[in-house]
Amino acid sequence: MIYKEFKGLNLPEIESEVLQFWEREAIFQKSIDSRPEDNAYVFYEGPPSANGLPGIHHVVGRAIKDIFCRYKTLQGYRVERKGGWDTHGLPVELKVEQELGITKEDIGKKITVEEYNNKCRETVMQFKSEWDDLTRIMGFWLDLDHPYMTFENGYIESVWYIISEIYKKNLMYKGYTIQPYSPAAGTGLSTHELNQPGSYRDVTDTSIVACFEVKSCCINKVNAAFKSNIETAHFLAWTTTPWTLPSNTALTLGPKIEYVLVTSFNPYTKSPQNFILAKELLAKWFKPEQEVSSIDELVIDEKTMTYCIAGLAVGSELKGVEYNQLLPFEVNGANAIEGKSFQVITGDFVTTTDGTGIVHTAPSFGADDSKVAKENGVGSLTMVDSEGKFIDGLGFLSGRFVKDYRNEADYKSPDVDIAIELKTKGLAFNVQKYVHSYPHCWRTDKPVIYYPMDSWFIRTTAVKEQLITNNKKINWKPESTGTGRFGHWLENIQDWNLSRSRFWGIPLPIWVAEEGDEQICVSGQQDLLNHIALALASNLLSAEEKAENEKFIQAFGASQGDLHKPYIDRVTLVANGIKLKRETDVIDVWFDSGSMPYAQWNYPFSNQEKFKHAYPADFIAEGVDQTRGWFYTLHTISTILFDQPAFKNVVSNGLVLDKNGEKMSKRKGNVINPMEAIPKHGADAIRWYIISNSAPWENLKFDMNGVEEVKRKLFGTLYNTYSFFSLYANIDAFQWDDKNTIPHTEKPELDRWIISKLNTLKKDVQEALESYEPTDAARSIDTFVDRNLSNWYVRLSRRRFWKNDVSADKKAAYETLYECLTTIAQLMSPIAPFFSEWLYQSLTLSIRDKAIAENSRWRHSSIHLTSWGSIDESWIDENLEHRIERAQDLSSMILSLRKKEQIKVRQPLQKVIIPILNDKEKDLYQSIEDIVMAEVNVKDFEYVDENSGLFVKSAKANFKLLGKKLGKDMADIAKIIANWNQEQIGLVEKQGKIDIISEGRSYELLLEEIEIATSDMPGYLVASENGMTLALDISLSEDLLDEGIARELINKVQNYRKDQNFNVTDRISISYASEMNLDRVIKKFSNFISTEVLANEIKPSATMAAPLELELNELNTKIEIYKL
RNA sequence: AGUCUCAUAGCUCAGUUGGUUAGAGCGCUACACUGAUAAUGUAGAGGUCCGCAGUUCAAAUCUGCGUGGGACUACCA
Repeated sequence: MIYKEFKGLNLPEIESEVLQFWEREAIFQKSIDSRPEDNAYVFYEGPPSANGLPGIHHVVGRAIKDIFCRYKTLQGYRVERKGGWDTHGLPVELKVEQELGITKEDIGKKITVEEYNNKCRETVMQFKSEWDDLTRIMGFWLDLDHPYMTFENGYIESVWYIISEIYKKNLMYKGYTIQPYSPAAGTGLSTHELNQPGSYRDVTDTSIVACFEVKSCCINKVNAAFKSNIETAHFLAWTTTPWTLPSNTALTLGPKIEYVLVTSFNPYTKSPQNFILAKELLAKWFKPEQEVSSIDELVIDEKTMTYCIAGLAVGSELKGVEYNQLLPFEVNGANAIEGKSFQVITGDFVTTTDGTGIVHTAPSFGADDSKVAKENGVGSLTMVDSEGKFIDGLGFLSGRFVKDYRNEADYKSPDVDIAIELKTKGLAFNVQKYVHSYPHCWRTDKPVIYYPMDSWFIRTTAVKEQLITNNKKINWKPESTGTGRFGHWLENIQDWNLSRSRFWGIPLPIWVAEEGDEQICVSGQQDLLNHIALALASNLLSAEEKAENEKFIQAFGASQGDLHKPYIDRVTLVANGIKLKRETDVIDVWFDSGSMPYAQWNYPFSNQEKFKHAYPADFIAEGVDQTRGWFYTLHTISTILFDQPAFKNVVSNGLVLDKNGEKMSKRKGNVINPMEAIPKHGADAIRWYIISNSAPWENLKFDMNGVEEVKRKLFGTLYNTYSFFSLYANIDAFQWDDKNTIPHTEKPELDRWIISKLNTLKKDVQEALESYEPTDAARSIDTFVDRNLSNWYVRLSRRRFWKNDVSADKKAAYETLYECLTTIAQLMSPIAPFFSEWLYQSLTLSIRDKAIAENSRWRHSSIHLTSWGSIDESWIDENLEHRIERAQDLSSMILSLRKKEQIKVRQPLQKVIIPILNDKEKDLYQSIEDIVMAEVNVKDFEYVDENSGLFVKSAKANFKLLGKKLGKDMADIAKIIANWNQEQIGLVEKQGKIDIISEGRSYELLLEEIEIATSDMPGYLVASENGMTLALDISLSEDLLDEGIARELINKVQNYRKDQNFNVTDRISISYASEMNLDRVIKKFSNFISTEVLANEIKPSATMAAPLELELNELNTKIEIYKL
């Protein structure tokens, strides 16, 4: 047997065999080695973190990566795919904290940093083997044996090198700023971390409108501004973060905003008060219908609280007014503040869209607050510590967490107590629950606060223009992610906060003097050791410092060095005679992954040559959530270092949802585990489904039914086609012989047609993949396999394979089908690497040795080692494709008529009558009549022209052409044309033009502006579609009926052969019970029947042992069949 | 709250520069075909192309407003 025959399609089984084959033969490695080094297609693997299990969405991203890497390999590029692991950062640290049951404060106390980091190092690779398994079974080719690890010294020193380069460019600075800070995680966050999807969430907070009482010494100033005469006044300021009120040091007013002085009552204490707030927001807090014109009319009871306006002023007039501190405690008095305090300042950022138009200002907890306070010389109070709790000396607030950072069972928000306190003191005007969206830490899920911190920044704002310019060089898929989401982000770029006050990360390579400006930024491992040697030589170090430095060097001497904390912190350096200590922070983990183009090769310390061929990347692909993550850090670092993009093409894929469009979550139980789904359904079916269902950047509604459909429709059909081929090719011992093939031009038209379609398909697939549109590629293949190959070419060619002789026609059929199957295998191989390999092997394994000897196209041991080659345009015949399309349409119309009349296809019909308008149409129909006749079992095509008077024409305006010419009269004239009778249509055809008048305007219409088609043949059974019309002659002569019976008989015999499991080539003998009608049929068609069913004889018999009772149309008979 | 994006059959999706019967596959119903048979064909049912307004001779397609989903942006106190 030349071609293996199979019992059924079992994708998972095929896949595990192919996997073994790949591994045994090292096909992946060969696919790289066989391509020249100087023809690289560079791919970067975005490193996953192995401290969690992979999900189905990882399969999506990785399928996309794999497709283009495989495709480019086929095109002859060398595509190295180094795997990598992201090992540092908050996710790992928090997991370890959780496992050990400790908090950040315990690190260095209950557990040493050394032990802690060791634990992190273990934990981070916890699920590595699961990840490797997934990579393997989904068929993602990635070098898992030599991955880059971000925690290795070689990686770290490359990152140091990058930082030192940035440092040298004077793009790094240390700043004391208000930053997003996660008390739960104990670290500051960068803006791009804050911008991770899901960070902003709706929360319900206690909002307070607090009353800040004007100091009595300033009441005159207020009266002057408002031209009023009152004795006390309160500024109303709204806040959604009452916990910042003890840290209030100022109130900010808009300098140009109009404010009103309102006389009314405190709603809680009911005592009279005068309030100041923005005029525009008056109606938000006071009901306009309760306004009265004079103080005398003021009343307050359960339902009403009237008010009157005592004056108007603009913000700038109130600047400098001092007020009594709202919540004074022992530690937050004016003496604790450096600078001015408790007075009104003005700022342009104040708006009147919300609140009261007066901003409570706590400079420590807001970026705007801090800025405006600094400008006005106002000092700050930081009444909350780094764990997120109030410091001591704040009375009832002391020691309490501002938010529930510890998941305490009986946690009570201090916001509520502050509200109660203010209410009782008559300092609250309004207290209510308020729903707003608020940023949360991406890892702890706890609310972020803004907090003053010391941090190292990269001055990305300084390279904004380069970032934007370089972004325009990148091909984004989809484009809107690049221009929109990423582009807008770059337009509003902030400096990148690198510092993280954590432990498990790449240490900042910066040493600073305790006093003074001396600094060293270390640029690598050797550079560090050199600096240490210099320090040791300086004689400035204490004995202890000296010992630590020596210990550090010794560890590296013994190849046991570690650049992590805590060891690195024990190193003391010296510059210009001054001792330097390391900045204790570690680096934002996103910087790690953004450094991978360089650090994966330990550039520049090794692999300088290699790096030249490995940067920048031609292609990367990750989830859209990486836009401001990995995509951003890659881009930024690359732009700063080399002023060019780190990647040329990027595909960002969307989210994976469940089949109802809901997010997958463990809680809902709608999570699909790839490690279960792949062995069950097959990686290829899942990959194909993912790619063909919707464009990668659309959200994918993952439905297993869709996977099953793909399995049946594409893989099932292809499998059947292969089974068909192998069945007959084995019988005829067909083998492809490169040196002896039927020339293309000598093949039958049907063969040339499918070859043309095949090359068109290849062209389409190539174009789709070149433009990073894998979905179009997959869909093109789907259509070809189903509609063209299986349901047209194979169906119409079947008889050619059944013939007994070995003719040129049969050979052409084999060669054509072989060509189609092998080409399909290659075209689909990037998307379905397993099945395509199976198909290729099944078809070519038997001729491999010969092919190797002859160096022919089938010599490659794997489909993934073959060469894509160029497309032979000369094999694409658009005219032929068009004609066959018409034939398909015609067949479908005739079959539909048969259906309508309940006439089986087995029953031959005499003729199809086709009206034709011109010779061109006739030529077209004649060229396809044979195919159509065979397909629909009709004996003849008859053409009738208009002189026959048999058919009716219809006319329709060509809207595209006439629209511009006719304008408003278009609709009117279209109606006139549609109503033309046969004579009018004939007249137009004869004259080639016609004059028409509409609404008094006359137009000359040309023949080509009117579409004339045949539409009906009165008295006939007619179908009409796409301007084609045909009539079917359904009258049945005796000959036709007899042939129908003969075909019916053939069908029954064939079914019997099959039921009895006869071999396709077995010869038989048929006996039948003689009867007049049957005798006639058999006499007429015995040759035909014999050939069809491989009968040596068909004879009448009076005695039958076990006859088969048959009903052939109207005819009842008995037959007997023997295998010879 | 603002910006972007999407909305077409029960489901998943096509739908060219605006052009006159809005398509495919799945699912459902019925009937066929079958030396590929756990495949296939034909037909039927199924549409307010999210709504409203506008531009235009002509709108699923262009514009505006609105509704709904998604993503993004935002310390707006």
